[in-house]
Amino acid sequence: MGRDTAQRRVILEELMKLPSHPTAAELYEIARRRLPRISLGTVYRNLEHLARAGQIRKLGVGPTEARFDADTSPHHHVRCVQCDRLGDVLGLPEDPVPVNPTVAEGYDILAYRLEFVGRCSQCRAEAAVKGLSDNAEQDTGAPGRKQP
Amino acid sequence: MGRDTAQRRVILEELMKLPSHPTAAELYEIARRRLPRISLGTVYRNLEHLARAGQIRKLGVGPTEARFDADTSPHHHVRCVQCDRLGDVLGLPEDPVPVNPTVAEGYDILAYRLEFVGRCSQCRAEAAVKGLSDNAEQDTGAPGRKQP
DNA sequence: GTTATTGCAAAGAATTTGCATAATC
DNA sequence: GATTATGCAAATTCTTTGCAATAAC
Repeated sequence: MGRDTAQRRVILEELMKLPSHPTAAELYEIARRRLPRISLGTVYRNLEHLARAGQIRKLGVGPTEARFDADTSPHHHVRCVQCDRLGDVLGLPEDPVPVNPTVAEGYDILAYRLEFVGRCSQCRAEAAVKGLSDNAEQDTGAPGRKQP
Repeated sequence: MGRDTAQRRVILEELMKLPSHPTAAELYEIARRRLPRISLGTVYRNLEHLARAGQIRKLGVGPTEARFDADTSPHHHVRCVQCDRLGDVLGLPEDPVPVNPTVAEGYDILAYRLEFVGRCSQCRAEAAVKGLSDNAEQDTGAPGRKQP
């Protein structure tokens, strides 16, 4: 499951030392102190690799493109893992997260961002045809829940 | 609160017609059919303006930079509205969203992405000094909840 | 020896911005 | 007439990729 290179080891070690949640660029600067010739591309590739291997988590990764909605009433959205289509989620309590998340490292919690991840009916149909009924595993950026 | 231009009107009208949740580029293509000389920059500026004015919602907007975390245990994160620092949220039930969000336009819900928005202690301190105790209003990309 | 991984530089994708012109208030 | 908004193009920002060289198994 991947080779043991100095670069990969250093990136993982340094990330494990950090209480913050660094960006790739920050990690690059840090790794550089130990491996002056390391490249940013390598950092990106290794972070991706480590995340896929489940050794680290990649956070804050909503797809890069913004979407817009003329319906400003409070509702949440589902994003299709396959085609990226966005749908509305209805039938949820308006404020579904039972917070006052008490312990938040000194942060005042003001709000939250919640987006569901799912599969749209069209992609489900296509997947069924190809017999790939449930192969898609995905980085959701959060623990989340899998359906039985 | 902004001028009444053909571009802004067309963008809003077209967005209101659409059941999907288009990207800026998609909206640009559509608006173009009515205003062939409209530019993509104008579409971006107007979408931003409309979102600030509360007439539309901007979705799927996590900050663009990915963050990495060596702690793979299930926990959520808070992002500071001011400095973008990321912290851990503890003391939450492991699976805080009471789903089976029943009605989801035919989507199978697989998981969700949840991130809190807050203010870190350092920014709170700075804000207090400047007397700006609570001016920051922000696009959270989701309804969320405000603290009393 | 094969094959994964690297460094480097260039390409991509989405969004933002500077500036002179044009439209709105 | 003052100011906001526009079109256009160039600039930014984060991330990915092609490729020949290198290192790991």
